[in-house]
Amino acid sequence: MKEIQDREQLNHYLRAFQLESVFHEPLLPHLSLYGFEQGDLICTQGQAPEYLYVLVNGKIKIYTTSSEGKTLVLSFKTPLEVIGDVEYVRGTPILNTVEAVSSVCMIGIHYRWLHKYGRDHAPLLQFLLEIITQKFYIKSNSLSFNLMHPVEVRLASYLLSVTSDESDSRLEGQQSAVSLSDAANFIGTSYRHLNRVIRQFCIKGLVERDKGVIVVKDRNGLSALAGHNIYEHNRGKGGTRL
Amino acid sequence: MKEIQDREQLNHYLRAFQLESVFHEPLLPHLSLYGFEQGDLICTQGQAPEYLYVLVNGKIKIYTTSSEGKTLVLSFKTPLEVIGDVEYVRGTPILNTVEAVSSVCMIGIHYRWLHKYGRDHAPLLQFLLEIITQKFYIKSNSLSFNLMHPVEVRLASYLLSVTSDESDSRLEGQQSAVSLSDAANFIGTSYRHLNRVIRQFCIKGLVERDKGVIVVKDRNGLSALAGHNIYEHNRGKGGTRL
DNA sequence: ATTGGGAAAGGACATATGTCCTGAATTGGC
DNA sequence: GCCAATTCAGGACATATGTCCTTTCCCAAT
Repeated sequence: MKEIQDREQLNHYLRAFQLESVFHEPLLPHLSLYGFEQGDLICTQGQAPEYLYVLVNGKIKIYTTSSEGKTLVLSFKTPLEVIGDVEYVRGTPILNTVEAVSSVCMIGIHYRWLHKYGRDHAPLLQFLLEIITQKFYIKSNSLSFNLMHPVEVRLASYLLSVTSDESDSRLEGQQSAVSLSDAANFIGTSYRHLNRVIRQFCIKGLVERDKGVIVVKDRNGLSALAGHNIYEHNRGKGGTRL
Repeated sequence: MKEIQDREQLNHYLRAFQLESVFHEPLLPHLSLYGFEQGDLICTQGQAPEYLYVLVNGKIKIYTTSSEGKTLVLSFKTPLEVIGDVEYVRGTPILNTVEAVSSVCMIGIHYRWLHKYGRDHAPLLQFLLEIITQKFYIKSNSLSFNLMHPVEVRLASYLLSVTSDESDSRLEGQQSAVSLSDAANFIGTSYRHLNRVIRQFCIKGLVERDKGVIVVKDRNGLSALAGHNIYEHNRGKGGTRL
């Protein structure tokens, strides 16, 4: 992580994401811009959090590691997203590890200033409420979905969600996006089993493998399998009502 | 549902749960007390929400039903808890169905007044933030836990969490608390499989069956199985930091 | 070109879990 | 007390998923 001394850039992001009212006058001087390289850990499960981060550029991966060493990828996030919000409100240790999947740019602010100047600042509180309810909503869907559907359906849904916003319909290997074992951990299954299911999909003509890369061939077929259940990872409609 | 015209009682609850600053002067006249009988639906998945409810007495069950008709019980809640908070903030349809498991008493307030008088009221926003982050925290744990552990472990954990706050260590049949099929739906498995695992537990001497009722015999044994992972359903420590 | 390392795919087997169905047990009504 | 209807426990089988290990393939360093 390195701090980016570029007030201009910071202001640009604040404007672009309409955060100017959220971080009002007294908070402004304490905002900084931070850059992370692919693979950098932005925060680590179990540690004491210090900063609230706002993801404004790049892609991050959020995961948890069990005491037995298993990893579960909880989500991939793109802007606008907030890290450390739940911990800020509850005063608890960091819940999940956050890692940069690409180069990442985040706005950071120390809890100290949030407590001091943001505690009663309604726009900030409203912003946090919106972000957190959205997280809750996504996680709630994710929980039900995972518990109620077999891996086959989850994979179909996952493939659709990952490829929908990419230009082409390929699931990249390691370079640009998400590895297969990340995918396995995200779906909550073993790498072995993931391969098994992908094989099935190949036989059915839904996808094709091309040395480590999965290419979606039949979106409609996958969609039928997924049964309209898609992992959400974008801000749904239903705009702010607050 | 029936409205309870008892200002005295309402004020008592407000005091008991320290909600007096949360619902300030302009909101007060619009608070009402509502009673529900066991089995009543407090709100229904997919409908348009109108009221924010605060659970102040009794026990409720929150569940979702998939399009295939499967039911997944997400949680059981006791006071203090809030229903309709996420929907209020996001302006979305009701996410899950909520049902009274015992006689239930809730404070209700129409969204209309929350929007009108509560929108910028920091104590209310802070209260919602605390409640929702807590929900998020619990759901996050629940997701990882369910995805990373087999039914055996989840059941052990469930039995511990359900019996810890009861006077005796029995999992009641249908009358007072939670039915076995609710338990199955909560753990996210089939009734059949639940029985299978219970049978194992009986053989190992961890629990005993007594006509429909499960009696915990060896909490330590269950605890070892659960491996310190306990379903959370109470407000953890880590008090407010806001 | 050669080779060693490591990722990637898949085989073999064990276990976990789901579905369907049957028989026992329980309850409410007469 | 007896019977029908309902609930509950469990058998039999199929499927889903996990673990371990082997094979193949690719690439980098020599």
